[in-house]
Amino acid sequence: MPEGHTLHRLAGHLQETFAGRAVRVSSPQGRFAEAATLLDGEVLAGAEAWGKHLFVAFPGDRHVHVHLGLYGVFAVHPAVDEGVSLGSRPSRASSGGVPRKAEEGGDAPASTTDDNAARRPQGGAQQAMEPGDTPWVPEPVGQVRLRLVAGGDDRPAAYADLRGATACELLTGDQRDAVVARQGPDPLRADADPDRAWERIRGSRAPIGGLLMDQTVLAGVGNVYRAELLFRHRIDPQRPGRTLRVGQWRAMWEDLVVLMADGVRTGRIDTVRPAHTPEAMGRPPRRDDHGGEVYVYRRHGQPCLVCGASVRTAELQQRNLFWCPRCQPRFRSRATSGPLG
DNA sequence: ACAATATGGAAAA
DNA sequence: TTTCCCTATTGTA
Repeated sequence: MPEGHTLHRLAGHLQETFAGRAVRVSSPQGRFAEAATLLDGEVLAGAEAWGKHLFVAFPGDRHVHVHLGLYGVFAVHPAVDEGVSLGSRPSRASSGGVPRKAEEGGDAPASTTDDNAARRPQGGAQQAMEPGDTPWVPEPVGQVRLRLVAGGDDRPAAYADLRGATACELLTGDQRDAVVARQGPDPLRADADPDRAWERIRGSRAPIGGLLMDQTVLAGVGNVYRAELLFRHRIDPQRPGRTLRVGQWRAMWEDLVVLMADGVRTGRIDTVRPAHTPEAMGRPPRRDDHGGEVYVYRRHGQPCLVCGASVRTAELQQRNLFWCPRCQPRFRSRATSGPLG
């Protein structure tokens, strides 16, 4: 779920769905209740992502700062309005789920239950909402930290539920800026400066596998992009940052810009080249939560898609690291290798 | 019923 | 470096 692409995708959805609209703000779970009261009824000014951080702006220099952490989900759903039946279903697994279009909803597996159907007010046709009405939304399921609801205007009614977030707090602009200031360059932002990351990498003895996940070095990369990027560039995760060449870094950055933008577009992390797709190789597609096709992430013990060697895993800084020992051979610096290499 | 797991990060020690 | 916090889902007893 949450690497940088998830947050940028989510920011886009929130922006499209709620920006410029008065929103009801609540905290069914209670942990954001005080701040929710202060924001309830205000016009949501906009939503923006910086690395893995999300900021939802409200008038008066107030910003809701959200960090999803490992398993947070902020799902956007259509609500009931103006007699338009909810042909689409609230997307379940997809974090930051898009309100699906009708035709996509029709393709949904039969097992997908429409929670709204059972709870929707009786009577087939919905009444048109009057300005100022609050749209009908389902009872919160589970621990909903923050709920946004919009409706009663000329746009489709919608709601969004935040669960499991590491951070959900109300900040001033200065506080927001402080969070932004400690982020490294974000490949998903046009104004990002990759040289800032390079200065950190080139001066560090730390393993590149760790540096890529350090949000003050590079913002938005998580465990999946880390592993996949290193594989695609055939770099040993343990290799010290200072031993990389600038050309390698530039290539990695360019790659990240493309890969992560794809992730924003599709909502999943796909990193395999055309030659290694399931179709091209005649292998079954990956079927798990993440959905995307990857080379090494969580493929330990399975054959490398490129060379057939067994993908390895190890723990690096409390996170699972995955790599192919043959495609990403151990780096040996001149200083430590023997006289004959 | 429990335990383990997960794409993260900050605070405490 | 260790501890702690979030929650839902999946696997084991």
